[in-house]
Amino acid sequence: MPSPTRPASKPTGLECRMAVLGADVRLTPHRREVFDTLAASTDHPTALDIFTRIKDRSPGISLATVYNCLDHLTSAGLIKQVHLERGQSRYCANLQEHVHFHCETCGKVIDAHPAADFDPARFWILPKGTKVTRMDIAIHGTCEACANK
Amino acid sequence: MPSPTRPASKPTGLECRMAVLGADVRLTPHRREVFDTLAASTDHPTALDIFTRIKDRSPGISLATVYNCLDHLTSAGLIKQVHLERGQSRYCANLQEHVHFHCETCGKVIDAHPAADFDPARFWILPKGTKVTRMDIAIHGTCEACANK
DNA sequence: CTTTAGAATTAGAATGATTCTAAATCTGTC
DNA sequence: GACAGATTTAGAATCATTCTAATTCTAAAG
Repeated sequence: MPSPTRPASKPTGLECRMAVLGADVRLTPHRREVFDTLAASTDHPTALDIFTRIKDRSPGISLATVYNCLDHLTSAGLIKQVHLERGQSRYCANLQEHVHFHCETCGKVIDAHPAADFDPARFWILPKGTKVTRMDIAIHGTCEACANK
Repeated sequence: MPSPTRPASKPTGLECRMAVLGADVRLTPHRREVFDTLAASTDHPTALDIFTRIKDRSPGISLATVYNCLDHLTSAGLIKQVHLERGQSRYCANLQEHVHFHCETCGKVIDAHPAADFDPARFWILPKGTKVTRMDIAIHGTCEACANK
C-alpha cells in the first residue's frame, strides 16, 4: 500500500462542497490537488508548505500556481485564509464555525469550536450600516505541551 | 498656532501607561514619538505610515528604528499589533478590550467595543491545559459609506 | 474532429514588507 | 568623565507574495 503511484484519491468532497456552497471555479487538477492537500492537513499550512507537500506527487507544479489556486479557492469560499502573525498566510479547509488557537511558543495552530449557545452577532457593537461578511478570531497563548515543557 | 516648532506634546500617557502595566522599556525620544504618533492616530497605521508621519518632526529617524520601536512597545504590551490581511501589519494604541472591523472595500479599520455582558472565556472550547494570553478578533465586511456607494 | 478564445500554468523577475548587519551614537552607572 | 550595553542608522539581505510574458490546456463552436 505505500506504493508510489498517485493515490486513488477518493473524491474528497470538493465537488460536493462546491455544490453545497454554489461555488463556481473551474476544477483543474492542480486546484483539486491543492484542495485535497489542504483538506488532508490539520496544521494550517502556508502556501510554501502546501507546495512542498504537493511536489512529491506533481513534480511540475510551481509555487505561483499554488498561490494562484489558493487565491481562487479562497475567493470561491471553499477554503479560508488565516492571518495569525507577521509573515506568511496560512490556510484552512475547515469551514465549520471555529476559532484558531495559536501557541506562541511552538507555533502550532489548533481549531477550537464555539460553545453551542455562542451568537457572535450579539456581542460587538458595530457602527450602524455595517455589513458583516466574516469574522476571524485568533486566540494566542501557550498550548498544554509547551506549558509543561 | 500652526507653527512648525515641535508640538509641545502634552504628556501622552506613555509613562502613565507604563506605570499602570508595570511595563519596562527604556523610554527614548524615538520610542516616545512612535508611541505618541500611534496614540494620536485612529486609523491603525502601518509601520510605514508611522514612519511618514514622524519624519516631518524628526527628519533623522529611520524606518528600521520605527520597526524596532514598534516591536519593543508591542512586547512591553504598550501597543498592539494587528493582522487583518496579507501584507503589512498594523498597529493600535487602544488597549481597551475591542475588536477590529475591517471594511474590505475601502480598507478602513474601526474599533468596536464588546457588549457589557461579553465574556470571551466562556465561548470557545479550548484543549485542556491551554493558557490564553490574548485574543484577536477581526470582523470583515463593508462599512456604511461603502455599502451606500 | 479541428479551431479558437479564454483560462490556467510556468519560470523567473519584480515588488513590498520586514529583518539583519555593522558601524556610529547615546545613556546610565560607577 | 569613561565604559558597557542599549539604541539608532543606512543600506543590504531576506522572505513572502505578486507580476510578466510565454506556453499549455480546455471547453465550446463549427
